[in-house]
Amino acid sequence: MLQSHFHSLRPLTSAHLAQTMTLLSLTNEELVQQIEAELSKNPALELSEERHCPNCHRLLSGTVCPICSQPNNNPPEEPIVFVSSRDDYSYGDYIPSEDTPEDNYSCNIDDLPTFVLKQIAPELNPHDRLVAAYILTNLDEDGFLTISPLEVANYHHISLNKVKEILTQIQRCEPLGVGSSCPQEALLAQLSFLAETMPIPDLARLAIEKGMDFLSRHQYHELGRALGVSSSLAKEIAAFITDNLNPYPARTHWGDPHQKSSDEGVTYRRPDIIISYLNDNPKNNLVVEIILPLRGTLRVNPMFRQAVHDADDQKKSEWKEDLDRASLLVKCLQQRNHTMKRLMNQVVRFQQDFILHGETHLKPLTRVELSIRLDVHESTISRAVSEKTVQLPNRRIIPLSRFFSRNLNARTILKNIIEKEIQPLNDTELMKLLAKEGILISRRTVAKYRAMEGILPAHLRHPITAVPL
DNA sequence: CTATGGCACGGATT
DNA sequence: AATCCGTGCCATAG
Repeated sequence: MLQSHFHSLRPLTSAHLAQTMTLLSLTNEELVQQIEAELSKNPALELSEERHCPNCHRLLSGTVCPICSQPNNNPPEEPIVFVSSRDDYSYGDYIPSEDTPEDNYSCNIDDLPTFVLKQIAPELNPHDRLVAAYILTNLDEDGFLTISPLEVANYHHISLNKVKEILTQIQRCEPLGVGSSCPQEALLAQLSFLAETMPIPDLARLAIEKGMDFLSRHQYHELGRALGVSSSLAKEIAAFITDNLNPYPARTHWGDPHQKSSDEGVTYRRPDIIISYLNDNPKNNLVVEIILPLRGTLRVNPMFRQAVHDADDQKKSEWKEDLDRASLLVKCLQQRNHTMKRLMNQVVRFQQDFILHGETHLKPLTRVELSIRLDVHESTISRAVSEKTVQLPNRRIIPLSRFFSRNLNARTILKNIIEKEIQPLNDTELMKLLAKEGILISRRTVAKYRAMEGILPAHLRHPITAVPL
């Protein structure tokens, strides 16, 4: 089936392959940039007029709306996977800011206030929206609140509690923790949200509350002392925090992917893929939208093609190049979409429990396995997966790579065993129990998993649940 | 002496 | 080719 795609226009060239590959590995922002660049300098390329589904107002990238056209005849377990142009509708009706002169194609980028507002607007009544909007316009570039909640309350003549209530809702939006007043508050907000879907090491919260200074300065020894644990354990906690939380909610959000400077382990972006329930009803099938942030359809301008055909020889060769580049790009884009669709179809089906029920239901999956099932080269999968983010039905945004994991299930089973334990089991005993569950790992590895989960060693575990000074 | 964590090596994964 | 992960060996703490 792939073949037919290729032969429809021109033979497979190395350029073709190369470009398909690079397109696959691009995130949406990068992709849009590329396309914009090409659109502006290549007259053969055009963006067709945008079309909406008359039914649900969804922007169409194809000719029919994938949702409305087949809501019922799909088997319930089948996810609906399609390429979507835009993700506006999923935020319900929000207050559009007056000055959005949005041009035709670059549309996946909002400023921070708008971005957040879109998320919470549906849950707020009109008046609260105004308050939220006011709050959001007073964020600094890191996503922190530059004014005090009291000022907000006074300004809008509402109670302080009400403001705090709204603030809490804002903090639960992506980027998680936005609207906090300081890094510490942001981390705590993220942590409590995270705690709803996955188990959190007890010490993490404490580390943030008491050892914030040490944390930010990477002083693990001091941190350990403050928490009453060894410095290596403190390091593990710190690692957990930097892996899963981001002290500066909005930082690197819109900037280029130059992550990994110091603290900011995670970069939040708008998702490349959105998974949601059909009509937001958890009983329905899952809808997987592969976001392609173009309004309208990218295609080779038929007029231009005709013009080339009619032109004299000189111009013909001149334009021919543009034409080739345009059709190459279009075709590679189709290829990219096609691959992503197949990929996500498999992933969602395989990891459905994880998507629906959270962390503990994640099944082990390697890229290689998937590459076999999809009959593509493993590097294709790697490229497609890397650097991409997915939004789950519960609004969390996670890297696509999270769906692939070799050992996470072993770690969760380990956690379960430890939670059920009557008296502290040492690592060797844990190893044997895991072996009974079919997980054959060495004693040393058990210790590592334990550390990764922030679980104390056996002799420190059970007796003390309270916190040492 | 026992239970753990550090370090470093090799094989698997990307 | 680069990186991640599981393991074995050894030092150390209790």
